[in-house]
Amino acid sequence: MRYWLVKSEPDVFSFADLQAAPKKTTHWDGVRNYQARNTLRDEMKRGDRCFYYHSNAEPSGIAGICEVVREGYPDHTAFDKKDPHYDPKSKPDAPTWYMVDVKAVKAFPRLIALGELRDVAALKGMVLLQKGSRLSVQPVTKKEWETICAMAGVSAT
DNA sequence: GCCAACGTTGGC
DNA sequence: GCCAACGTTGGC
Repeated sequence: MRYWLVKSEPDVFSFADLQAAPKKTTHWDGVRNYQARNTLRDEMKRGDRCFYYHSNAEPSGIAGICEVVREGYPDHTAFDKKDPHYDPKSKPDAPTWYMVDVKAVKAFPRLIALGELRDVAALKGMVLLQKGSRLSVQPVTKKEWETICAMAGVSAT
């Protein structure tokens, strides 16, 4: 099993929104970055766990844990002219953009803020904390996963 | 709201 | 293929 971090602006779709969604599940659509696309299409597998990160928030930080319940498939919002994420170069028979489905597993008892993460030596190498890092889907190591779960006071498994 | 850091686009 | 201009992300 692998670990990931996915970003969402809580004003748009928060972890609480995911918990309130039907089956606590949603399409992780709208990613329009090739590196993140490759992760979504090729690397994220059923049962992988993801931190759910709130970006552009007060404060920004990790709100909970979700799980991949459907592996990469074409992001149909790219085909819809009326969708804000419409992209004419993505065709149904040759899709450019992919998405997965994720399901809420557990909210953290409290949000672990970005500032707290920066204070932890064991997390220095975390993709999220690198200067200029803005990948919306990114890998998390097992050690980082366990460290952050311990900070939040939740089981890492 | 500002702005630094990126990624993408398009002229050449 | 280079690179300037532009748009976006996201912390602060």
